[in-house]
Amino acid sequence: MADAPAFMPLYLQIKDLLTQRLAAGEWPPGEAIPSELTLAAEFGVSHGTVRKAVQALADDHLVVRRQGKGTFVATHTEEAQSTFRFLRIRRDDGMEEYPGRRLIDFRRGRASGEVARLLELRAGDPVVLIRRVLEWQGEPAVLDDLTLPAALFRGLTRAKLEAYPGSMYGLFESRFGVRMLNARERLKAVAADAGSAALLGVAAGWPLLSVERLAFTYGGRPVEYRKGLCTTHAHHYANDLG
Amino acid sequence: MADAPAFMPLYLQIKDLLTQRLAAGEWPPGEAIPSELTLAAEFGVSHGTVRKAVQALADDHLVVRRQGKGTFVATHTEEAQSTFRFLRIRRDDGMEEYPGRRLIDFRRGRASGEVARLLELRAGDPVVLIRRVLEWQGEPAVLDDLTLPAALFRGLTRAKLEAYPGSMYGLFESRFGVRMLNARERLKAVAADAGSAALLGVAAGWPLLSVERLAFTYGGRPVEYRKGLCTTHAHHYANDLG
DNA sequence: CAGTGGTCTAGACCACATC
DNA sequence: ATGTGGTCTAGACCACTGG
Repeated sequence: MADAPAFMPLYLQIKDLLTQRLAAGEWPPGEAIPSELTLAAEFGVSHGTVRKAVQALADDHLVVRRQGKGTFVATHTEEAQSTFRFLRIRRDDGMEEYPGRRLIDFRRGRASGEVARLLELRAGDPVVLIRRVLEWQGEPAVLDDLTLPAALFRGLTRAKLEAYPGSMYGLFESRFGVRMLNARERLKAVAADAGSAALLGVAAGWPLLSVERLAFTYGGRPVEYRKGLCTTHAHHYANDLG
Repeated sequence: MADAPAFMPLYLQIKDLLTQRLAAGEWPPGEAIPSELTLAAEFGVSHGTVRKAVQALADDHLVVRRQGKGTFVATHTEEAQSTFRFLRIRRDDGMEEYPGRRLIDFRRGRASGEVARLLELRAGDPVVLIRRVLEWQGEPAVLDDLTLPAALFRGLTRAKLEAYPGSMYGLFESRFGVRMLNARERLKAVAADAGSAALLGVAAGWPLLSVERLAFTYGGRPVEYRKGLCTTHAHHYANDLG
Protein backbone atom coordinates (compact mmCIF):
# COMPACT_ATOMS: atom_id res chain seq x y z
CA MET A 1 0.00 0.00 0.00
CA ALA A 2 2.97 2.32 -0.42
CA ASP A 3 1.87 5.64 -1.80
CA ALA A 4 3.05 6.54 -5.26
CA PRO A 5 6.11 8.78 -5.29
CA ALA A 6 3.86 11.52 -6.59
CA PHE A 7 6.77 13.94 -6.84
CA MET A 8 10.50 13.47 -6.83
CA PRO A 9 12.74 16.52 -6.74
CA LEU A 10 15.26 16.89 -9.54
CA TYR A 11 18.23 16.56 -7.20
CA LEU A 12 16.98 13.19 -5.95
CA GLN A 13 16.50 11.97 -9.50
CA ILE A 14 20.08 12.95 -10.22
CA LYS A 15 21.18 11.26 -7.01
CA ASP A 16 19.54 8.06 -8.23
CA LEU A 17 21.23 8.32 -11.61
CA LEU A 18 24.60 8.80 -9.94
CA THR A 19 23.89 5.91 -7.56
CA GLN A 20 23.19 3.62 -10.51
CA ARG A 21 26.48 4.61 -12.10
CA LEU A 22 28.29 4.03 -8.82
CA ALA A 23 26.64 0.65 -8.41
CA ALA A 24 27.65 -0.26 -11.95
CA GLY A 25 31.26 0.45 -11.02
CA GLU A 26 31.65 3.29 -13.54
CA TRP A 27 34.15 4.86 -11.14
CA PRO A 28 36.21 2.45 -9.02
CA PRO A 29 36.46 2.94 -5.24
CA GLY A 30 38.86 5.71 -4.35
CA GLU A 31 38.58 7.38 -7.75
CA ALA A 32 37.20 10.86 -8.32
CA ILE A 33 33.82 11.29 -9.93
CA PRO A 34 33.35 14.16 -12.41
CA SER A 35 33.38 17.66 -10.99
CA GLU A 36 30.16 19.35 -10.01
CA LEU A 37 30.31 21.78 -12.91
CA THR A 38 30.92 18.90 -15.32
CA LEU A 39 27.95 16.99 -13.94
CA ALA A 40 25.80 20.11 -14.02
CA ALA A 41 26.56 20.57 -17.71
CA GLU A 42 26.06 16.87 -18.41
CA PHE A 43 22.65 16.74 -16.74
CA GLY A 44 21.66 20.21 -17.90
CA VAL A 45 20.91 21.49 -14.41
CA SER A 46 22.36 24.20 -12.24
CA HIS A 47 25.43 23.89 -10.08
CA GLY A 48 23.30 24.12 -6.91
CA THR A 49 21.08 21.23 -7.93
CA VAL A 50 23.93 18.89 -8.68
CA ARG A 51 25.53 19.92 -5.39
CA LYS A 52 22.45 18.81 -3.47
CA ALA A 53 22.54 15.46 -5.27
CA VAL A 54 26.21 14.91 -4.50
CA GLN A 55 25.75 16.06 -0.92
CA ALA A 56 23.00 13.48 -0.50
CA LEU A 57 25.42 10.80 -1.72
CA ALA A 58 28.02 12.04 0.75
CA ASP A 59 25.45 11.93 3.56
CA ASP A 60 24.91 8.26 2.68
CA HIS A 61 28.66 7.69 2.77
CA LEU A 62 28.68 6.64 -0.88
CA VAL A 63 31.19 9.34 -1.76
CA VAL A 64 33.63 11.52 0.14
CA ARG A 65 34.03 15.19 -0.67
CA ARG A 66 37.39 16.90 -0.37
CA GLN A 67 37.53 20.62 -0.85
CA GLY A 68 39.93 21.68 -3.53
CA LYS A 69 40.48 18.12 -4.72
CA GLY A 70 37.22 16.60 -5.81
CA THR A 71 34.57 14.06 -4.87
CA PHE A 72 35.74 10.48 -4.48
CA VAL A 73 34.04 7.12 -4.35
CA ALA A 74 34.09 6.03 -0.71
CA THR A 75 36.27 3.07 0.15
CA HIS A 76 36.78 0.75 3.08
CA THR A 77 40.54 0.93 2.72
CA GLU A 78 40.99 4.42 4.09
CA GLU A 79 42.18 3.94 7.63
CA ALA A 80 40.18 5.66 10.35
CA GLN A 81 37.87 6.95 7.63
CA SER A 82 35.08 4.45 7.43
CA THR A 83 36.88 1.69 9.31
CA PHE A 84 35.44 2.48 12.69
CA ARG A 85 32.00 2.96 11.23
CA PHE A 86 31.57 -0.81 11.12
CA LEU A 87 33.80 -1.73 14.05
CA ARG A 88 32.01 -0.66 17.18
CA ILE A 89 33.98 -2.72 19.66
CA ARG A 90 36.40 -0.48 21.54
CA ARG A 91 38.86 -0.92 24.34
CA ASP A 92 37.54 0.24 27.70
CA ASP A 93 40.66 2.34 28.27
CA GLY A 94 39.91 4.41 25.21
CA MET A 95 43.01 3.46 23.21
CA GLU A 96 42.04 3.40 19.54
CA GLU A 97 43.99 0.33 18.67
CA TYR A 98 43.25 -1.63 15.55
CA PRO A 99 42.78 -5.30 16.45
CA GLY A 100 44.69 -8.21 14.96
CA ARG A 101 42.80 -10.82 12.94
CA ARG A 102 43.20 -14.56 13.09
CA LEU A 103 41.39 -16.81 10.65
CA ILE A 104 39.99 -19.88 12.37
CA ASP A 105 38.02 -21.54 9.63
CA PHE A 106 37.14 -21.04 5.98
CA ARG A 107 34.80 -23.33 4.15
CA ARG A 108 31.90 -23.53 1.78
CA GLY A 109 28.44 -24.70 2.64
CA ARG A 110 24.74 -24.33 1.94
CA ALA A 111 22.40 -21.66 3.23
CA SER A 112 20.08 -22.85 5.95
CA GLY A 113 16.65 -21.59 6.97
CA GLU A 114 16.97 -18.38 8.94
CA VAL A 115 20.23 -17.14 7.45
CA ALA A 116 18.99 -17.95 3.96
CA ARG A 117 15.89 -15.88 4.62
CA LEU A 118 17.92 -12.93 5.88
CA LEU A 119 20.28 -13.04 2.89
CA GLU A 120 17.33 -13.50 0.53
CA LEU A 121 18.73 -16.78 -0.74
CA ARG A 122 16.96 -20.06 -1.38
CA ALA A 123 17.65 -22.79 1.13
CA GLY A 124 20.56 -24.81 -0.19
CA ASP A 125 22.17 -21.96 -2.13
CA PRO A 126 25.96 -22.05 -1.78
CA VAL A 127 27.53 -19.81 0.81
CA VAL A 128 31.00 -19.08 2.13
CA LEU A 129 31.46 -19.56 5.87
CA ILE A 130 34.25 -17.72 7.63
CA ARG A 131 35.20 -17.89 11.27
CA ARG A 132 37.77 -15.51 12.65
CA VAL A 133 38.94 -13.99 15.90
CA LEU A 134 39.82 -10.37 16.61
CA GLU A 135 42.48 -9.84 19.23
CA TRP A 136 43.82 -6.79 20.95
CA GLN A 137 47.40 -7.13 22.17
CA GLY A 138 47.18 -10.80 21.38
CA GLU A 139 44.17 -11.21 23.66
CA PRO A 140 41.15 -12.57 21.79
CA ALA A 141 37.97 -10.57 22.33
CA VAL A 142 35.69 -11.14 19.34
CA LEU A 143 34.69 -14.34 17.59
CA ASP A 144 33.01 -13.66 14.24
CA ASP A 145 31.08 -16.11 12.09
CA LEU A 146 30.30 -14.77 8.64
CA THR A 147 28.00 -16.10 5.98
CA LEU A 148 28.42 -14.75 2.45
CA PRO A 149 26.49 -15.62 -0.72
CA ALA A 150 29.02 -17.64 -2.70
CA ALA A 151 27.68 -16.33 -5.98
CA LEU A 152 29.04 -12.86 -5.16
CA PHE A 153 32.46 -14.03 -4.01
CA ARG A 154 33.66 -16.42 -6.69
CA GLY A 155 37.32 -17.17 -6.26
CA LEU A 156 37.47 -16.22 -2.61
CA THR A 157 39.91 -18.55 -0.90
CA ARG A 158 41.36 -18.93 2.53
CA ALA A 159 44.76 -17.87 1.18
CA LYS A 160 43.41 -14.63 -0.31
CA LEU A 161 41.64 -13.83 2.92
CA GLU A 162 44.74 -14.38 5.00
CA ALA A 163 47.04 -12.54 2.61
CA TYR A 164 44.96 -9.35 2.42
CA PRO A 165 46.45 -6.70 4.65
CA GLY A 166 43.38 -4.51 5.20
CA SER A 167 39.89 -5.10 6.51
CA MET A 168 37.64 -7.77 5.07
CA TYR A 169 35.29 -5.15 3.67
CA GLY A 170 38.30 -3.64 1.91
CA LEU A 171 39.01 -7.01 0.30
CA PHE A 172 35.39 -7.52 -0.65
CA GLU A 173 35.11 -4.19 -2.44
CA SER A 174 38.51 -4.23 -4.13
CA ARG A 175 38.56 -7.85 -5.27
CA PHE A 176 34.90 -8.73 -5.67
CA GLY A 177 33.21 -5.40 -6.27
CA VAL A 178 30.90 -5.90 -3.31
CA ARG A 179 30.63 -2.68 -1.32
CA MET A 180 29.14 -2.87 2.16
CA LEU A 181 27.18 0.36 2.49
CA ASN A 182 25.19 -0.03 5.67
CA ALA A 183 24.13 -2.64 8.17
CA ARG A 184 21.54 -3.49 10.78
CA GLU A 185 22.69 -4.96 14.07
CA ARG A 186 20.90 -6.78 16.85
CA LEU A 187 22.63 -7.08 20.21
CA LYS A 188 22.00 -9.61 22.93
CA ALA A 189 23.74 -11.00 25.98
CA VAL A 190 24.35 -14.75 25.93
CA ALA A 191 26.24 -17.35 27.90
CA ALA A 192 29.36 -18.71 26.23
CA ASP A 193 29.11 -22.23 24.86
CA ALA A 194 32.13 -24.47 25.29
CA GLY A 195 33.52 -23.96 21.78
CA SER A 196 33.27 -20.17 21.79
CA ALA A 197 34.60 -19.99 25.33
CA ALA A 198 37.72 -21.93 24.36
CA LEU A 199 38.45 -19.67 21.39
CA LEU A 200 37.91 -16.55 23.47
CA GLY A 201 39.86 -17.76 26.46
CA VAL A 202 37.03 -17.59 28.96
CA ALA A 203 35.07 -20.16 30.93
CA ALA A 204 31.96 -21.74 29.49
CA GLY A 205 28.89 -19.86 30.65
CA TRP A 206 30.72 -16.55 30.70
CA PRO A 207 28.47 -13.66 29.56
CA LEU A 208 29.21 -12.60 25.99
CA LEU A 209 27.89 -9.80 23.87
CA SER A 210 26.22 -11.25 20.80
CA VAL A 211 26.21 -8.94 17.77
CA GLU A 212 24.21 -10.13 14.80
CA ARG A 213 24.76 -8.09 11.67
CA LEU A 214 23.07 -8.00 8.32
CA ALA A 215 25.05 -5.84 5.89
CA PHE A 216 23.67 -4.35 2.68
CA THR A 217 25.03 -3.09 -0.61
CA TYR A 218 23.34 -0.92 -3.25
CA GLY A 219 19.60 -1.12 -3.36
CA GLY A 220 19.37 -2.47 0.16
CA ARG A 221 20.50 -5.88 -1.05
CA PRO A 222 21.74 -8.05 1.84
CA VAL A 223 25.18 -9.48 1.15
CA GLU A 224 26.58 -10.54 4.52
CA TYR A 225 25.28 -12.13 7.65
CA ARG A 226 27.60 -12.08 10.60
CA LYS A 227 27.32 -13.20 14.17
CA GLY A 228 29.91 -11.89 16.57
CA LEU A 229 30.53 -12.96 20.14
CA CYS A 230 32.49 -10.51 22.23
CA THR A 231 33.99 -10.67 25.67
CA THR A 232 33.33 -7.42 27.50
CA HIS A 233 35.58 -7.48 30.53
CA ALA A 234 38.02 -5.17 28.75
CA HIS A 235 36.01 -4.03 25.73
CA HIS A 236 32.61 -2.58 24.98
CA TYR A 237 30.31 -1.78 22.11
CA ALA A 238 30.20 1.98 21.57
CA ASN A 239 27.15 3.72 20.20
CA ASP A 240 26.23 7.36 19.76
CA LEU A 241 22.59 8.35 19.82
CA GLY A 242 22.69 11.45 17.64
CA MET B 1 45.72 22.26 21.11
CA ALA B 2 42.50 22.72 19.19
CA ASP B 3 43.09 24.75 16.07
CA ALA B 4 41.48 28.15 15.90
CA PRO B 5 38.19 28.17 14.01
CA ALA B 6 39.97 30.24 11.36
CA PHE B 7 36.78 30.61 9.41
CA MET B 8 33.17 30.01 10.25
CA PRO B 9 30.55 30.19 7.52
CA LEU B 10 27.71 32.61 8.03
CA TYR B 11 25.10 29.88 8.20
CA LEU B 12 26.94 28.19 11.05
CA GLN B 13 27.18 31.47 12.94
CA ILE B 14 23.44 31.86 12.54
CA LYS B 15 22.95 28.27 13.63
CA ASP B 16 24.89 29.06 16.80
CA LEU B 17 22.81 32.17 17.45
CA LEU B 18 19.60 30.18 17.02
CA THR B 19 20.97 27.40 19.24
CA GLN B 20 21.65 29.91 22.00
CA ARG B 21 18.11 31.21 21.76
CA LEU B 22 16.76 27.64 21.82
CA ALA B 23 18.92 26.83 24.85
CA ALA B 24 17.64 29.97 26.58
CA GLY B 25 14.12 28.68 26.09
CA GLU B 26 13.04 31.60 23.91
CA TRP B 27 10.61 29.24 22.19
CA PRO B 28 9.17 26.41 24.30
CA PRO B 29 9.29 22.81 23.06
CA GLY B 30 6.64 22.14 20.45
CA GLU B 31 6.29 25.81 19.52
CA ALA B 32 7.10 27.22 16.12
CA ILE B 33 10.18 29.34 15.63
CA PRO B 34 9.96 32.38 13.31
CA SER B 35 9.59 31.64 9.62
CA GLU B 36 12.66 31.48 7.42
CA LEU B 37 11.83 34.75 5.69
CA THR B 38 11.37 36.45 9.05
CA LEU B 39 14.71 35.15 10.28
CA ALA B 40 16.39 36.13 7.02
CA ALA B 41 15.15 39.70 7.44
CA GLU B 42 16.08 39.72 11.11
CA PHE B 43 19.64 38.55 10.51
CA GLY B 44 20.00 40.50 7.30
CA VAL B 45 20.95 37.47 5.22
CA SER B 46 19.39 35.67 2.30
CA HIS B 47 16.67 33.08 2.49
CA GLY B 48 19.08 30.36 1.38
CA THR B 49 21.56 31.09 4.12
CA VAL B 50 18.98 30.98 6.89
CA ARG B 51 17.67 27.75 5.38
CA LYS B 52 21.05 26.11 5.70
CA ALA B 53 21.23 27.20 9.34
CA VAL B 54 17.77 25.85 10.13
CA GLN B 55 18.47 22.65 8.21
CA ALA B 56 21.58 22.12 10.32
CA LEU B 57 19.44 22.46 13.45
CA ALA B 58 16.99 19.94 12.01
CA ASP B 59 19.87 17.53 11.25
CA ASP B 60 20.81 17.75 14.93
CA HIS B 61 17.20 17.04 15.89
CA LEU B 62 16.92 20.37 17.67
CA VAL B 63 13.96 21.40 15.53
CA VAL B 64 11.48 19.64 13.29
CA ARG B 65 10.47 21.09 9.93
CA ARG B 66 6.96 20.66 8.62
CA GLN B 67 6.25 21.81 5.10
CA GLY B 68 3.42 24.30 4.91
CA LYS B 69 3.26 24.69 8.69
CA GLY B 70 6.57 25.91 10.02
CA THR B 71 9.63 24.86 11.98
CA PHE B 72 9.03 23.62 15.51
CA VAL B 73 11.18 23.10 18.55
CA ALA B 74 11.70 19.35 18.85
CA THR B 75 10.07 17.62 21.79
CA HIS B 76 10.23 14.25 23.49
CA THR B 77 6.47 14.12 23.83
CA GLU B 78 5.71 13.36 20.20
CA GLU B 79 5.01 9.66 20.10
CA ALA B 80 7.03 7.64 17.61
CA GLN B 81 8.79 10.82 16.63
CA SER B 82 11.87 10.95 18.77
CA THR B 83 10.72 8.36 21.29
CA PHE B 84 12.44 5.43 19.65
CA ARG B 85 15.58 7.44 19.08
CA PHE B 86 16.51 6.88 22.73
CA LEU B 87 14.79 3.54 23.25
CA ARG B 88 16.77 0.96 21.36
CA ILE B 89 15.39 -2.12 23.08
CA ARG B 90 12.92 -3.87 20.78
CA ARG B 91 10.90 -7.02 20.91
CA ASP B 92 12.40 -9.89 18.94
CA ASP B 93 9.11 -10.47 17.15
CA GLY B 94 9.21 -6.97 15.69
CA MET B 95 6.07 -5.68 17.39
CA GLU B 96 6.60 -1.98 18.08
CA GLU B 97 5.01 -2.00 21.48
CA TYR B 98 5.67 0.78 23.93
CA PRO B 99 6.74 -0.71 27.27
CA GLY B 100 5.11 -0.11 30.62
CA ARG B 101 7.08 1.62 33.36
CA ARG B 102 7.24 0.69 37.00
CA LEU B 103 9.06 2.90 39.48
CA ILE B 104 11.07 0.83 41.96
CA ASP B 105 12.94 3.45 43.92
CA PHE B 106 13.32 7.21 44.09
CA ARG B 107 15.75 8.88 46.42
CA ARG B 108 18.35 11.56 46.77
CA GLY B 109 22.03 10.98 47.34
CA ARG B 110 25.51 12.29 46.67
CA ALA B 111 27.59 11.85 43.55
CA SER B 112 30.37 9.31 43.89
CA GLY B 113 33.66 9.03 42.03
CA GLU B 114 33.11 7.70 38.55
CA VAL B 115 29.57 8.92 38.03
CA ALA B 116 30.50 12.35 39.42
CA ARG B 117 33.31 12.55 36.90
CA LEU B 118 31.06 11.59 34.00
CA LEU B 119 28.41 14.13 35.02
CA GLU B 120 31.09 16.76 35.60
CA LEU B 121 30.03 17.16 39.23
CA ARG B 122 32.18 17.41 42.34
CA ALA B 123 32.19 14.35 44.55
CA GLY B 124 29.46 14.85 47.11
CA ASP B 125 27.24 17.04 44.94
CA PRO B 126 23.57 16.16 45.40
CA VAL B 127 22.00 13.83 42.86
CA VAL B 128 18.63 12.20 42.27
CA LEU B 129 18.67 8.41 42.02
CA ILE B 130 15.88 6.65 40.18
CA ARG B 131 15.38 2.95 39.70
CA ARG B 132 12.68 1.68 37.40
CA VAL B 133 11.68 -1.32 35.38
CA LEU B 134 10.39 -1.45 31.82
CA GLU B 135 7.99 -4.25 31.06
CA TRP B 136 6.44 -5.55 27.89
CA GLN B 137 3.12 -7.33 28.35
CA GLY B 138 3.76 -7.20 32.07
CA GLU B 139 7.03 -9.06 31.65
CA PRO B 140 9.99 -7.08 33.02
CA ALA B 141 12.90 -6.77 30.60
CA VAL B 142 14.87 -3.66 31.53
CA LEU B 143 16.10 -2.43 34.89
CA ASP B 144 17.27 1.19 34.72
CA ASP B 145 19.27 3.07 37.33
CA LEU B 146 19.46 6.80 36.66
CA THR B 147 21.60 9.45 38.24
CA LEU B 148 20.59 13.08 37.72
CA PRO B 149 22.26 16.26 38.98
CA ALA B 150 19.83 17.44 41.66
CA ALA B 151 20.57 21.08 40.91
CA LEU B 152 18.84 20.75 37.54
CA PHE B 153 15.77 18.91 38.83
CA ARG B 154 14.61 20.90 41.84
CA GLY B 155 11.18 19.83 42.90
CA LEU B 156 11.30 16.44 41.22
CA THR B 157 9.44 13.97 43.41
CA ARG B 158 8.47 10.36 43.23
CA ALA B 159 4.83 11.39 42.89
CA LYS B 160 5.51 13.66 39.89
CA LEU B 161 7.52 10.93 38.24
CA GLU B 162 4.78 8.37 38.69
CA ALA B 163 1.99 10.70 37.66
CA TYR B 164 3.55 11.80 34.37
CA PRO B 165 1.96 9.94 31.50
CA GLY B 166 4.73 10.24 28.91
CA SER B 167 8.41 9.36 28.79
CA MET B 168 10.82 10.57 31.44
CA TYR B 169 12.60 12.75 28.92
CA GLY B 170 9.24 14.34 28.17
CA LEU B 171 8.81 15.14 31.85
CA PHE B 172 12.34 16.50 32.13
CA GLU B 173 11.94 18.90 29.24
CA SER B 174 8.41 20.05 30.00
CA ARG B 175 8.73 20.48 33.76
CA PHE B 176 12.42 21.20 34.29
CA GLY B 177 13.55 22.67 31.01
CA VAL B 178 16.22 20.02 30.60
CA ARG B 179 16.28 18.74 27.03
CA MET B 180 18.17 15.52 26.33
CA LEU B 181 19.67 16.10 22.89
CA ASN B 182 22.05 13.22 22.38
CA ALA B 183 23.74 10.44 24.26
CA ARG B 184 26.70 8.11 24.24
CA GLU B 185 26.17 4.47 25.12
CA ARG B 186 28.50 1.67 26.11
CA LEU B 187 27.24 -1.89 25.91
CA LYS B 188 28.54 -4.93 27.71
CA ALA B 189 27.36 -8.40 28.64
CA VAL B 190 27.29 -9.14 32.36
CA ALA B 191 26.04 -11.82 34.69
CA ALA B 192 22.96 -10.89 36.71
CA ASP B 193 23.52 -10.21 40.39
CA ALA B 194 20.93 -11.48 42.82
CA GLY B 195 19.10 -8.16 43.22
CA SER B 196 18.79 -7.42 39.52
CA ALA B 197 17.88 -11.01 38.76
CA ALA B 198 14.98 -10.87 41.19
CA LEU B 199 13.60 -7.66 39.70
CA LEU B 200 13.92 -9.01 36.16
CA GLY B 201 12.52 -12.43 36.95
CA VAL B 202 15.58 -14.42 35.94
CA ALA B 203 18.09 -16.54 37.80
CA ALA B 204 21.20 -15.01 39.29
CA GLY B 205 24.10 -15.36 36.88
CA TRP B 206 21.84 -15.02 33.85
CA PRO B 207 23.50 -13.06 31.02
CA LEU B 208 22.21 -9.50 30.83
CA LEU B 209 22.87 -6.71 28.39
CA SER B 210 24.36 -3.76 30.24
CA VAL B 211 23.70 -0.38 28.61
CA GLU B 212 25.50 2.56 30.17
CA ARG B 213 24.30 5.92 28.90
CA LEU B 214 25.58 9.42 29.31
CA ALA B 215 23.05 11.93 27.96
CA PHE B 216 23.81 15.51 27.00
CA THR B 217 21.93 18.76 26.66
CA TYR B 218 22.96 21.99 24.89
CA GLY B 219 26.67 22.59 24.65
CA GLY B 220 27.48 18.93 25.21
CA ARG B 221 26.72 19.30 28.91
CA PRO B 222 26.14 15.89 30.56
CA VAL B 223 22.88 15.79 32.49
CA GLU B 224 22.04 12.14 32.98
CA TYR B 225 23.92 8.97 33.71
CA ARG B 226 21.96 5.79 33.32
CA LYS B 227 22.81 2.16 33.64
CA GLY B 228 20.35 -0.30 32.17
CA LEU B 229 20.29 -4.05 32.53
CA CYS B 230 18.26 -5.89 29.94
CA THR B 231 17.19 -9.48 29.55
CA THR B 232 17.60 -10.55 25.94
CA HIS B 233 15.74 -13.82 25.64
CA ALA B 234 12.80 -12.00 24.04
CA HIS B 235 14.28 -8.57 23.32
CA HIS B 236 17.34 -7.09 21.68
CA TYR B 237 19.16 -3.81 21.23
CA ALA B 238 18.67 -2.54 17.69
CA ASN B 239 21.26 -0.47 15.93
CA ASP B 240 21.60 0.79 12.39
CA LEU B 241 25.05 1.44 10.99
CA GLY B 242 24.27 4.13 8.47
C1' DC C 1 -6.30 32.81 -0.45
C1' DA C 2 -1.86 33.81 2.14
C1' DG C 3 1.91 31.81 4.55
C1' DT C 4 5.00 28.13 5.26
C1' DG C 5 8.81 25.15 3.95
C1' DG C 6 11.08 22.98 -0.48
C1' DT C 7 13.18 23.37 -5.04
C1' DC C 8 15.77 25.45 -8.73
C1' DT C 9 18.37 28.93 -11.13
C1' DA C 10 22.36 32.05 -12.48
C1' DG C 11 25.93 34.09 -11.01
C1' DA C 12 29.50 35.91 -7.80
C1' DC C 13 32.92 35.08 -4.71
C1' DC C 14 35.75 32.38 -1.05
C1' DA C 15 38.78 28.52 0.63
C1' DC C 16 41.72 24.94 -0.60
C1' DA C 17 44.89 21.95 -3.38
C1' DT C 18 47.92 21.49 -7.09
C1' DC C 19 50.90 22.80 -10.62
C1' DA D 1 47.00 30.36 -12.40
C1' DT D 2 43.61 26.90 -12.60
C1' DG D 3 40.28 23.79 -10.96
C1' DT D 4 37.99 21.85 -7.13
C1' DG D 5 34.40 22.01 -3.52
C1' DG D 6 31.98 25.59 -0.23
C1' DT D 7 29.36 29.82 0.61
C1' DC D 8 26.10 33.45 -0.39
C1' DT D 9 22.77 36.09 -2.94
C1' DA D 10 18.31 37.45 -5.25
C1' DG D 11 14.63 35.94 -7.12
C1' DA D 12 11.24 32.70 -9.16
C1' DC D 13 8.35 29.06 -8.66
C1' DC D 14 6.39 24.58 -6.52
C1' DA D 15 4.12 21.80 -2.74
C1' DC D 16 1.67 21.78 1.33
C1' DT D 17 -1.34 23.63 5.22
C1' DG D 18 -5.00 26.09 6.94
C1' DG D 19 -8.37 29.76 7.23
